[in-house]
Amino acid sequence: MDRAGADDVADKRRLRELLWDTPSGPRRGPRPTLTLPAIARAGIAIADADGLDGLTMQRVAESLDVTKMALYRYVPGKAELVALMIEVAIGEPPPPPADAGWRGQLDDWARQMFDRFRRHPWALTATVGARVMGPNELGWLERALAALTGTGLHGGEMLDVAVLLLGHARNLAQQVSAMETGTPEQALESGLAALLRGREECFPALIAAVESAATHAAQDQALDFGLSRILDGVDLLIKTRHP
Amino acid sequence: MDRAGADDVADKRRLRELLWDTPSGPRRGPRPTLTLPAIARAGIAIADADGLDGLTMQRVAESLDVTKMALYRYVPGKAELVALMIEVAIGEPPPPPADAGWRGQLDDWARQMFDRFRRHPWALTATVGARVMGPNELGWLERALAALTGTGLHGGEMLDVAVLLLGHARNLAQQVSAMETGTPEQALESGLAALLRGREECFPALIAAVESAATHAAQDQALDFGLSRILDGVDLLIKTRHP
DNA sequence: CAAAACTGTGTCCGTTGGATACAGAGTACT
DNA sequence: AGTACTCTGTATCCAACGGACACAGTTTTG
Repeated sequence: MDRAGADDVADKRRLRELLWDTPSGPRRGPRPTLTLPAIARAGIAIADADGLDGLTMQRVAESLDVTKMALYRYVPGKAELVALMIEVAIGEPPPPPADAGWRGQLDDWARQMFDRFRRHPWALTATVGARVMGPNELGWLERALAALTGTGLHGGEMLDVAVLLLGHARNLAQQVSAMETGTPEQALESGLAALLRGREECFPALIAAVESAATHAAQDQALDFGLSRILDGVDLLIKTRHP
Repeated sequence: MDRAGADDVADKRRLRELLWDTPSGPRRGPRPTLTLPAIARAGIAIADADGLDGLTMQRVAESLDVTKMALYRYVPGKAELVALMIEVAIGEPPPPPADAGWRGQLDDWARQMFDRFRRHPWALTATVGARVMGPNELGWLERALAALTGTGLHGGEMLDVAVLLLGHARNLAQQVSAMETGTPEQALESGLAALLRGREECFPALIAAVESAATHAAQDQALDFGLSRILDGVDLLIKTRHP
């Protein structure tokens, strides 16, 4: 009930300023010891190592040799710090590969996005729900849409394709990250096979699929598989639009 | 560092027992006042209303007229409570629609999954990362794989298709949930257009796409669009496999 | 040179998840 | 039946976390 108050819009405005506004001109007091990117990088290092649960204002402050409360001079709160970390971690969108059609560009785009999420698994949980997007995040979106201009799709369809690809990259990164926690040997073992043992009659199709997949090296190709299916579907739509 | 200790495997084992083992036989002491499903339902009600941040052991206990510590007699901790809530909220997989091919079955499956995530938005953030899956969750997966048996795809491909569809349903639910927080009028306004105002030269393709999408009623069709593209791609693969 | 503004710090508080010890209730064994 | 055992719910306590607030030091502007 208090989460939808008037404070919410004020928080949004402050966050928008934090992400979009360039640091303003000459100040009056002493020079700041820290910078926003440095704080974000410190937070990213901690979250990369110990996840979002390990991210504490205290630890960020310690890694920067300041007190916890010093951070609040730069960042309104922890939520805004995480938003800033996302923006820095995702980084600027990479240049499109030369001499590539829309399909090659989108393929590269999705794989690059997958890589970012793989490098920063905490970003998977941090990017759910409504939030204010930063310049880098919008830059990535812009690149995907730019790749689709001239294909005959209208704006809504282009946005839908971008969302579809982003979702696939996100989800695959999540699945791969989930698999590698714990001992690698127990990854899929404790994930599925151990659960299915003794209940073979309840999940016949699942058992068959897992056994069949175990013979092939299927786990590493899930990203390629989904990407091919999605882009095949988009290609079909484009070809239908341009007979 | 302490998160990958030997306690982790013990936690996993306890959670597996919590989700999979049926309540055992006759007890010795007094009758328990609560049941696991009742606790899960209470937690779900709170999380549905106020999100995962609003979910507190205190509040769950209050809504059940017990003390906070009484809950720890049933659930090892908050993480396990959330896992139980996921399992109860997702529910048993619905029966497949009669007289439907693999495509119709998967289409229905994805939409049903989308509905579940829409009803319980907190499940979006709760289902990221490595976790122990429950019987219901595996039952859903089984249904998707069962729909694909006989299509000529091998096990790994069937799993990949299921993951692809699950990811799309998840992501669309997330996007729709993110849009509807705050006032509906400001939904996409504060989400994108407000940010783009004044920076038209940086995001030309984005601006064009958003303007073009505003004329059509594109937002509601993102689920259908992605689903059609994915299933088209899968159909193409199946047809290629069976010439 | 004084005033103003900004930075970093120390201290304090509310809330949260969780551990532990204890009192009562119901069942099993003799 | 009666006793001992075991399980339940409770009360109390603690550490960690996010954040508010007032204060002291530093640098720029008049």
